[in-house]
Amino acid sequence: MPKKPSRPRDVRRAVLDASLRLVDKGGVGALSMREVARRARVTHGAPYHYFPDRAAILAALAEEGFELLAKETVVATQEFPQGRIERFEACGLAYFRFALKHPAYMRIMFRPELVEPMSHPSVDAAAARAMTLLIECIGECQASGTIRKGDSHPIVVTSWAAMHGLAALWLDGPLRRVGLFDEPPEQLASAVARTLGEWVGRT
Amino acid sequence: MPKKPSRPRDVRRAVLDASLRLVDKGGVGALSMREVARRARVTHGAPYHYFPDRAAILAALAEEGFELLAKETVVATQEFPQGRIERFEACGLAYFRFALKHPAYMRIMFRPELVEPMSHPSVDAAAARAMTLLIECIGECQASGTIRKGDSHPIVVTSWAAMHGLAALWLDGPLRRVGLFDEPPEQLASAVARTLGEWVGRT
DNA sequence: ACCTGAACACCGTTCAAGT
DNA sequence: ACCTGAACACCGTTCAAGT
Repeated sequence: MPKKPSRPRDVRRAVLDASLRLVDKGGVGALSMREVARRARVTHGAPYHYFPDRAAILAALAEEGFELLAKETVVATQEFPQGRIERFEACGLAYFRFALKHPAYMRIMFRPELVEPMSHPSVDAAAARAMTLLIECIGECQASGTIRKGDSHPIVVTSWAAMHGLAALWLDGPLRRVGLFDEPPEQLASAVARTLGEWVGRT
Repeated sequence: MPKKPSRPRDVRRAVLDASLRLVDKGGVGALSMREVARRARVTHGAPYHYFPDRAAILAALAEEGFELLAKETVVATQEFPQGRIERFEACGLAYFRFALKHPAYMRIMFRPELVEPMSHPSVDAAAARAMTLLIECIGECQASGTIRKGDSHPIVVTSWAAMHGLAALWLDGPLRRVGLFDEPPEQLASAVARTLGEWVGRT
């Protein structure tokens, strides 16, 4: 715990970081304006100079989250050539790994009761950008014949849903409590990613 | 808005119903002890006679939710004979339809920050019971040769994840905002269920 | 421009007291 | 046994006032 953020008091950043730490620890419910202010070493009124309300903090973090997801997906897929099924699998794996590595972001990104009121458009744009990577990946696989040609719509939705669902079930706990699960999450995820790859690839 | 619940004042039930309506309207965050008491026409202390705290209300509703899910899944699948892939697809569809019909339950069931503290074991049991139906369904399909035999683990997890993810993405909004979606949710869901059925069945 | 501190209307939870 | 009403420590948000 450092002293007052030194001179160019980056209060805005301090507020965001404190928020992230709070969500990490106790879920979205644990993010309180006043606690955040305390951790950022300002009075409880100060954050309102940077964010109109609590939801705006969540929205800003959601946007950051989608950008980070896009970045990590790019890094994870770039070692596999376009059109290979391994690239598709890496795309799904990156999604799950993101959720494991940044549960706080993940919890915020998909919580529109907090993000949506007036549907902050920049959040939607960031989300669409992240999703584009999966769509392109599937398109390339179709072009190269790795995936059956035709309407990619159901393939995109189904595989997105599968990796998102896995992440959600993991973060929210039921997967851990129902007894389907002995292996570590990494292994579970790569099993699902490979299963999807098998299913979606033709042969 | 009725007057005070007449004589055998079923306060417990009134509290649960009011809670459900609040969650339906404004998400889990909108469920406040005091507002619930107001709607149940008792003072704010009364609910504590039936529930030790706010989380206990959520836990009770989560349990109800899983039981309802199991019931609706049984109804939805019973018209298809065991071992047919249509039964598997109906199982997935039932999951999504449940989410559409009872978003409030769905939002509560998978929110362990609220349900988990001390992991109410009856909630876990109800969840496991609901999940068993999918597992049995896949087992029957394997027995009848509709699905490739061998470890059912990845199939169970992947298909559960896909339907859960679809429901989550729908409820939480990103599916509606990203432009992948023109059709009504019913159609989207049956497309995903059929895609899964195709993938998972061998032919 | 940026921050403070008081103020307002809420909240969850506890508990003595009533019936 | 079931409920009330006051009490406590919190919360989000607003706003006049300071620098």
